[in-house]
Amino acid sequence: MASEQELSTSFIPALYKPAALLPIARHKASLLYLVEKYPVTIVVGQTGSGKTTQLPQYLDQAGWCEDGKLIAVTQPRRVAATTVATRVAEEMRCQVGEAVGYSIRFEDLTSAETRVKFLTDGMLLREALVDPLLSRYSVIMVDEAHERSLSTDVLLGILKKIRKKRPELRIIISSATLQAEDFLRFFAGDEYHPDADSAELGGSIGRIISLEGRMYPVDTLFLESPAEDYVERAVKTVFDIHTQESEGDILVFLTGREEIDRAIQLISERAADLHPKSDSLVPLPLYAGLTTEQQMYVFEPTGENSRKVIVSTNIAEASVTIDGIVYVVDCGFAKLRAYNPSTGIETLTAVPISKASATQRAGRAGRTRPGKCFRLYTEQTYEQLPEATIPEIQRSNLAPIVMQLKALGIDNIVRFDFLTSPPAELVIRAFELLFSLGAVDDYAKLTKPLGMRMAELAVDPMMAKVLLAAPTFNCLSEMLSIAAMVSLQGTVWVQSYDNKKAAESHRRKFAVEEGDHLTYLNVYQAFVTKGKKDSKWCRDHLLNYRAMQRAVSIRGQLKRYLERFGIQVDETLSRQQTVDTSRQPEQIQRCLTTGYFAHAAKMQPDGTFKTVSGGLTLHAHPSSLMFNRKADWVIFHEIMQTGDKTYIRDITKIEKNYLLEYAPEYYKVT
DNA sequence: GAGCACTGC
Repeated sequence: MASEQELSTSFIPALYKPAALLPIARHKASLLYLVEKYPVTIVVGQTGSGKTTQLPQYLDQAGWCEDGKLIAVTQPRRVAATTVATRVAEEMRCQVGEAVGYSIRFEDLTSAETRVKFLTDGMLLREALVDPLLSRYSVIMVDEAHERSLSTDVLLGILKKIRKKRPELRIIISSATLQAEDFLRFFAGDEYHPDADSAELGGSIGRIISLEGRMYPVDTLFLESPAEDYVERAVKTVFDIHTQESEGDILVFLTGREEIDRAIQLISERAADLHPKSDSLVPLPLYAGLTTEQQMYVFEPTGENSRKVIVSTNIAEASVTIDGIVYVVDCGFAKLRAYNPSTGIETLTAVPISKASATQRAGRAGRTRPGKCFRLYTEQTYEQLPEATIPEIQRSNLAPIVMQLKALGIDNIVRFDFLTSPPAELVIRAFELLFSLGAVDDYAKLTKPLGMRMAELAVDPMMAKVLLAAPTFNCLSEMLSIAAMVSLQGTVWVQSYDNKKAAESHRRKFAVEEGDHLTYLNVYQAFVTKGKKDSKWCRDHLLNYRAMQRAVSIRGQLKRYLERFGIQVDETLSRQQTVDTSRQPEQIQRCLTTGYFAHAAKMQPDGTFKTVSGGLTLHAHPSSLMFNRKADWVIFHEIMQTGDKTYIRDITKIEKNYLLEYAPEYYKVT
């Protein structure tokens, strides 16, 4: 028993396990053989197989980096790219940035020495803009491809094209079991033989290889009848585990902050009724909206005679891994974003998870020793779940993707070889928006220079249009700050439980009559003049210091882009112009309208908004300054439906005639 | 009176 305790709270992290002992080691020869012989290798690797850390080293040793070529390993997330690079550098006994490096937005730790490079898949796509055949790389490994993120899917399509022009390129796709054949079929195309012996499915193009993982068995239990209230049921299950099962921490999957807060509350209340001599329960929330510091609590070992209960969103399904979890409680739902092409509105709703998700959640219980997973639904319900989650490319606003593909020289989006094609309505809607912004012409070609430049800017198309229009309105310097702040997506303010009123009064100090965009500008300017080197200043004003630093980086990057286009950003000009303070806000309001005219709404007497067509009732999001304030016409950055309400966020007042002035085609004068 | 998770020179 003592040794088991030691294992689960071991101070020697799993990453120091000798590499030779990893399950992948005995497949080294066959892996290298496959990569040598076939252009595409699909690696089905269970958790802990060592594929991400070992395979790149094998390839390096086998000479794939001779002639100055590099091995790229892509990750869907920034943190993964940095942590894996650090670990591989340790194993290869070098500093990160030497033989092993990583490259993510704002952080490039690579050098002329670098042979193995970890990067986000979005970053590799960006590299394809300047090096369309990705000719620096001899091998490209796409890790976690089964997650089917937007960039992963686009990257796979690009790689398929590149492969035809670069037969010597080696592509490795790491996937979960379920999708391995889909990937192989995609790359093998006509050569895929569905009737062949499974070993020969991929013809001369590729093969699938399976690596066993380091997982302990997980017992899965279902409910006999459906739960009425899964939050309540989750709490009950936590106490059943606590009183009846042996030691080990618990991970509960719920869908959002509200449910999590309620569950934490219930657990705390009922924990008071536990027998005084029994072990204590320590409930901890985990969701992306928490600050990094608040998230760190889930990694701290609890004291003796106590058990952690981590109540989490989907963030713990793939992005965050916590050691010591022995029990998983799965509510069977997750909140998922989807884009409705007929309304142009994003929805965020709780939907049943897929079988693949359920398996992944259960697996979180078997990382340190055999575990148990309690599913708060019946086995029959489980059987009816879809096999896999619908990939993002089939439920997203595709305007940014269309722009990106166009910038990469792929003109015919409809005929582009996607792993799974997006629905036609999504593609049509994207083109309609881009056409209305002037980014594409009647033939769906990128316009010059507007469309071309918009495609290169790393902001959404509406904001890209605004930035490129800003010089005309003499507000480029201001608009750069606004674009950077909007890119932070609502992380500007620190969320505080205790003092909502204090937070509100701090926000009001920066408030500007015209709305959220000018308020952002105010915050940004205050930060760079007063708080740039001072995290205390941010704390005092309940601003998120790291987010603000990020805004500075984003702004700098956007500015460099514009300068590369030959657009001068005169930072002194804007200060001189503040003499004429009455005029500046109007120029910004006008400029915003040139990009956001499709996101216009009119306030109704009851304080809600209606779209121009008049159909839909919109509510100002409570985080907006326009919540509880009077306005007439407004434009907004984002529209999202959650529950039964549709919210707009980042709102600025405008005049109705701006719409007619800057989008006469869109708002035909009647 | 409130939003799942990610990403980009």
